[in-house]
Amino acid sequence: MIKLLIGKGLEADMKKETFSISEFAKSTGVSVRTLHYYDEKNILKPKRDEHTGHRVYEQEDMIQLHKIMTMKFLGMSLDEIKAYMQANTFDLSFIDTLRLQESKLIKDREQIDIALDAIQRTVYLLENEKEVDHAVLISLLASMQNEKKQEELAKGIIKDDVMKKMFPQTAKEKMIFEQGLLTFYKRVRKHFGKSADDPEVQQMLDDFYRLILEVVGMDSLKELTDIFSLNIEDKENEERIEAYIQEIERLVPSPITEEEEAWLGQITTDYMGPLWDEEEGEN
Amino acid sequence: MIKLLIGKGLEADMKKETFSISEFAKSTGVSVRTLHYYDEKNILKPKRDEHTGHRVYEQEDMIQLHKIMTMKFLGMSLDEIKAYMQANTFDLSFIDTLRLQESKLIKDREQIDIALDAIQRTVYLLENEKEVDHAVLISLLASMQNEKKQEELAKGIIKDDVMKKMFPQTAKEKMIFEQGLLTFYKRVRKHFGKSADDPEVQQMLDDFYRLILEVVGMDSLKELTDIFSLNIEDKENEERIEAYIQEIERLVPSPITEEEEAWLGQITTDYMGPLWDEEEGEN
DNA sequence: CATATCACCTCACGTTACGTCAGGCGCAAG
DNA sequence: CTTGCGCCTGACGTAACGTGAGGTGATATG
Repeated sequence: MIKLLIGKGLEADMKKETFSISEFAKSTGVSVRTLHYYDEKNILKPKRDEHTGHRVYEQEDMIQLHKIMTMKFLGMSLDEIKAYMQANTFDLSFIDTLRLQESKLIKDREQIDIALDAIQRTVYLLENEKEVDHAVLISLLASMQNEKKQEELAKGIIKDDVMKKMFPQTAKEKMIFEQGLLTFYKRVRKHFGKSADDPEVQQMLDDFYRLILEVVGMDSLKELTDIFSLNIEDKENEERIEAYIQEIERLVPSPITEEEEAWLGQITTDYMGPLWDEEEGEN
Repeated sequence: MIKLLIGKGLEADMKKETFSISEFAKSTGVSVRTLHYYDEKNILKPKRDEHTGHRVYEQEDMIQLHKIMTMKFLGMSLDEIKAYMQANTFDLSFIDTLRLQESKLIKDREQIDIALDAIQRTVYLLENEKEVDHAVLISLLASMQNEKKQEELAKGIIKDDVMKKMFPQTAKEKMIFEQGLLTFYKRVRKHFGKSADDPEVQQMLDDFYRLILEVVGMDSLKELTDIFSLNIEDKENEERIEAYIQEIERLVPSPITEEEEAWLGQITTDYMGPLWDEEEGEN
């Protein structure tokens, strides 16, 4: 910007007109190899010294190289750049190219944002836990990786108002939930095989139940269990739910073994079942 | 998330334990070639059918693949992933890896943001101008590309309060300024060679002067000209300014030829010079 | 004058994470 | 018997250079 205010033309110090490749490289900041490469690929072909065969760069090449660097900065490939290097003005088609670049970059940025979020949440968990099982962490990360996809899938089978309560919304909620899940899985590993009478097992289930309630809320939980309870009255709906579960399983691997899952299902019905039946009875 | 609430272990439908490569590919969403590649690189080596030599994937491989996909999603290379695939728990060193990834991603995102901003401003300019000279646009883009670097360089030689006024701050200011520069350069091209007496030339300079004032402000402009006017009293300072100009020239190529620059300098002194002298005389 | 160094040249392979053929095998159906 | 399917291995292509290896003309030094 400033430069424009100066009018350095006054000095008129006609600088050295030509550069050797290393001088040119230094003054432009690109590597010698890159200049070789651009020459080889017919993107920037400087004159040659007839006798020595050395490349001789001039001011004009400087301008060309600036073009190249600029278009690279916009995210274009050298092939695209080569195509645009011919013409001397940018016209409307260049706008389209820019627009295309724009949407590409926006997509990239979204991916990066998701990954960053996942990383930050993971770092937080690791800092508190010191050591975490592979499977559990992978499961969580996979879950973060496609939170959006999961929500969209869920939209197909769950009503909007329930949806809003179903997924942890704030960053804090998410962290609490994930933290809770981690400790829960640890305890699953630890107590696996014990009976539903065991107090530690009961404590584990209580804590887990409370965690879910904390995030989801009682009424939403009711609705959820209604949806997923196998009251098979609606064939079509059941198929949709089945497909949904399949897809989620593909996206998010289970952090525990099938045996552990089975055991968990067993003790849950053993322990919680009576409670739920009681509540049902109240209606 | 939901899946955890279901306890599908109840169904206990021990699914098919093994997959052919194409089944495995379909159910995980990765390509067959990728699976071949991971095998070849010892990242995921499934069992083989003794007789046919076909790869036989199991549930365990599904878990492994999920690990791989997750770590890839975090931006790690397959080499890094291979290293982490050995251990079965993530420990503190993994936090470091994540932190490193994090800063890498943040850098990437910053680059993207800068490029996006430049693209959007360029699209705006192109939409209004329909056709723009290569050199001018490149110059503008190069300028956008390292706005931050330019500001930092300027900090070395210009006082903070002037700084704040020197660079266009808001998006709107930037757009006005860039738009004005574009038309200014067009007119430079058009009128190149004419004398300072020419009314069109004078109009051009007036408009340009007004544009600068609009963005920079009168008092700051005074200070700027003071800094850059060749009142050589301070050797050291002069060298700093010289180095600054050099660096800016390296970063931002001039959008006009040296002849045009020289002409511009000439008519500026011819036309503006007297005016400035008058003002000086007032002090 | 011989030689060491320098800057340059070309040629060519390595990198990442696969995509894309090409040629060949065993197995089932028509 | 042939056709086709699904699988196998091997090998080359991709983007944008990085990194040597080996050779040449010009200059600096002993």
